[in-house]
Amino acid sequence: MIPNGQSVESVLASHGVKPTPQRMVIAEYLLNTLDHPTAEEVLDAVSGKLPVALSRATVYNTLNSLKEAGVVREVLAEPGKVRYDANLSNHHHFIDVKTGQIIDVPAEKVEKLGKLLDKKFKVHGVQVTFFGDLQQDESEQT
Amino acid sequence: MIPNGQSVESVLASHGVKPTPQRMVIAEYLLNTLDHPTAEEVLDAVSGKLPVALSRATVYNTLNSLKEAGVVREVLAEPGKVRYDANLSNHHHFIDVKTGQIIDVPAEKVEKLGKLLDKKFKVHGVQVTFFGDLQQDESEQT
DNA sequence: AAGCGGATTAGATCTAGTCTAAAGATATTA
DNA sequence: TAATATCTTTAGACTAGATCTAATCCGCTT
Repeated sequence: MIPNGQSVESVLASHGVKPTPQRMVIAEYLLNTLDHPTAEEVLDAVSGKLPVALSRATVYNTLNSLKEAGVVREVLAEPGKVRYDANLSNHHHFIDVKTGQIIDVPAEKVEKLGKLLDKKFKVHGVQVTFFGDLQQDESEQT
Repeated sequence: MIPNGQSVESVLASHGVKPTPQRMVIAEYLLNTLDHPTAEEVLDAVSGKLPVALSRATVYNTLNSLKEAGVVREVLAEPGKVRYDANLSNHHHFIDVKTGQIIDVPAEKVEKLGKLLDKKFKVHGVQVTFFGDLQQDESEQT
């Protein structure tokens, strides 16, 4: 999600991405959803928001540019497709591998993980993917 | 990896998978490597180990059967390809998303994760995917 | 040995993503 | 304004990983 009242254009600019119309509508969509859409979903969502046709190649080009600039991250939750996550808040993911469900988790919840897991590694950031049952525990809702 | 002196055949049998020759050579390969090979790598590795040709479809069929039976897990470390992990020891993964490197982590190292992360969820098993730098900390080697 | 059901096969097909070559846009310099 | 350079976008061809199809094969049971 986009922080405070920052404009999409300024987000792109601050990451060194030249703000073309195509990049603007794609970034705007990504920065204003809590979902983690695939490239195809991005294409569907932003098609028609420009006076000209939007090419599939442009969507992939833009997603790769945004990824390299650090505006979005790839999330691998299901085989055969890449999902995209706008990366402006500091958070991580739970992924239920049975369903592909992606759950956002604030970074501070996992900050002690490095010491718990293995002293051989420094943890700068972590994404957590469940492979077992991910069951909601009704008795301990926060 | 395969536990103690158990045979590949008995592993398949105990998981309810009928031990055909094709399944035997595929399972034997997976159970005796520490790598996390792709389907293509499995095909390359076991081709020629049978007197007959081994079809690509059979490799995919077998990997899916083994996955459903719980003998292997899928590991998503790089876009566009699925890796397979023989799942007979209780462990998890660190994945460096910059390089795709997969690092095995014994389960007991992450068993407290559920409480740390979020009380809403019971953690039955977890796979940990790094998205930041995964740097080896030389001063704290175990 | 006849019949049945699951396993295997080669190759066609599907799908996500990349590549290509041409056209379009923007900036710079003269 | 014209010339040029560079970067972006485009449609469609292409690639790679994986699935599907329909025929055949294999091991049982009767």
